[in-house]
Amino acid sequence: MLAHSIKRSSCYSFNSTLRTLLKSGNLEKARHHFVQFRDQGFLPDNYTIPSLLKLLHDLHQTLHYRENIHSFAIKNGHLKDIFVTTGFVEMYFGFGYVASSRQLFDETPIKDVVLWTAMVSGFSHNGLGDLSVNFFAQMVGEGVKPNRITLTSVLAACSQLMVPKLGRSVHGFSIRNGIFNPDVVLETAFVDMYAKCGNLTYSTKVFDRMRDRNSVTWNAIITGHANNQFPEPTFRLFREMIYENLREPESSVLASLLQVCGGTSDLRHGREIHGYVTRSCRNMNSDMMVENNALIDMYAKAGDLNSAVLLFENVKNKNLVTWTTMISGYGMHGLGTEAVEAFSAMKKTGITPDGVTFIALLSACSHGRLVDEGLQLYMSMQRDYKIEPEMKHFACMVDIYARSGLLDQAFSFIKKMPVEPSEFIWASLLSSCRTYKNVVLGERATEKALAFNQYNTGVYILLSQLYADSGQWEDFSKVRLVMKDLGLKPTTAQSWVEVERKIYVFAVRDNMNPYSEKMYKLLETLTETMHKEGFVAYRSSGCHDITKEGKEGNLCGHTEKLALAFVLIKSEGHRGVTRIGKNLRVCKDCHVFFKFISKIKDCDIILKDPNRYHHFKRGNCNCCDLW
DNA sequence: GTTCTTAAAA
Repeated sequence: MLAHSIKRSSCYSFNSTLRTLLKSGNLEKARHHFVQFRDQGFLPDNYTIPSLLKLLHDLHQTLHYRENIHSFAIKNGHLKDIFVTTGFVEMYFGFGYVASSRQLFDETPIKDVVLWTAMVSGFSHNGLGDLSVNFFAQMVGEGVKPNRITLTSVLAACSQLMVPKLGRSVHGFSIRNGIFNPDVVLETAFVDMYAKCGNLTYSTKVFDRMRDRNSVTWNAIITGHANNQFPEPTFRLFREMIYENLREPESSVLASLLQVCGGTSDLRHGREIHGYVTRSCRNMNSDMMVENNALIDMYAKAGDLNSAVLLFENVKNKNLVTWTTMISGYGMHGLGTEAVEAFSAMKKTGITPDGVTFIALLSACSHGRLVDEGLQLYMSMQRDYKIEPEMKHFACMVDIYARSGLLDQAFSFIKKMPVEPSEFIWASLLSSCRTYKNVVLGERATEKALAFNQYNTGVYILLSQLYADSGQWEDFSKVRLVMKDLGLKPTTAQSWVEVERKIYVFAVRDNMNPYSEKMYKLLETLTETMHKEGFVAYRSSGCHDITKEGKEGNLCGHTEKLALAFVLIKSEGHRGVTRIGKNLRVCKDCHVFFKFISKIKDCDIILKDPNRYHHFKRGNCNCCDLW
């Protein structure tokens, strides 16, 4: 009797110490504490088990080890305690064993809010937003009143499913039931949900009304604006954040911002953030891993590969993401060899590549036309690293063959794939068919791609360009007619360039610019000189002939030429690198023109299109005229 | 005496 009560009280104090250690994140001490407890012959009770599961989770212990505890709990009747059950439900969700969690839930006769909430949150964490929402509805139907944590969890599912209506009704529910007492986490979840569903108005409304905001809140509103393509408010919010909080933004906030800079090629803001990162005292207490990786990615995506490489070389602790980012950076700038070399260097440091690394590598090989290397790497990935290829790897392989003109090999690779090829794969094959004017295969690829999505504008455009390039004008017109019938319009071409800290955007037949007249005149003179010097324009090129059809049918608009002319006028005599961006693929005619300008003006031009970067230098482009 | 919560770089 006495011994029993001593054991109980020791168990009690052990449990509370373990909880304290876990809360403060003192993992090693917690582990040591548990080992001592076990070695003294104590057995975990129903209060111990939830904490123990949390400890094992934080220590990344294997599932097997935790299953032993499950058997122990069953044997000792601990599963009668709903706290214990909830712990195991969570554990199985964490390993993706949704069915096990569900079974445990079903076997529990009396369910409380917390167990229900664990289900709602577990489903959404496993990408099963619909089940999460269903369980939420079922719970309310059974008269269990959700708490603020339940609501937060179901909101994650709403964002996942992109159902703002449901999110809104949850919002209403929370207000009606008074669950909205200032709670940063719940409010943040609303900000995030509305932003993810594309409703920035509501998102901002909730955000503005909040009394307390933490870094997650700021990150949610900033990423929300960033992902919805609103760069200006994104940066305004960033400045506000620094001002209001009077403290350092977290790495993730900076990473989101840099992602925006990379996506919009906004080098100016990107450099500003780089400056901020360098000046701030964050370097003292963090390894800057996330910041550095995001910066390297930003520089590469914004077209300044030199700065990306410079930073990369200066980073001392490179992790897998650092290397993969650099490899992908080389790839998008057409430097396949450099990408492969970086990969070898990475292996030498003892870092093991993962599936993402190989996507970056293979895509670098396709843009650098390294067919053999690509194939070698693809085989090595499976043989040496036991990485199962996924759709993205297959797509890269098809592209490696197709981009190099080995269309038949690309096609037979597709036929041998163990899974059904995606829409994207067929569209990319079609794109290469256009480059190499292979009408037969191009038509086949079109058919396959359209079977996925009849309204894929890009596919129709590519097919029409293929016909135009092959001189099949009747077929060209047919495609255009089909597009018209389906109500599909080609994307309007747009180019942009930054001059003297301002970004100028050029649309088709842009006459709004005060320099318009000068620009068109300059283009005329330069084109004349170009022809005299023997630079051949692609007269048969699709976009050139289409231009004759008038404004609506204009696919290219040569907006990149307008941007270039603008730069030439504004920065006469200046010999820097010019960076121009375009929302559509560069047309062949403009490509020749850019090569010519880089030669006669002896300047470097970097042109970004949705596929890759073109580096024009001394009359050449590093894409070797295939892209 | 305890269990369930938001954002996040390739």
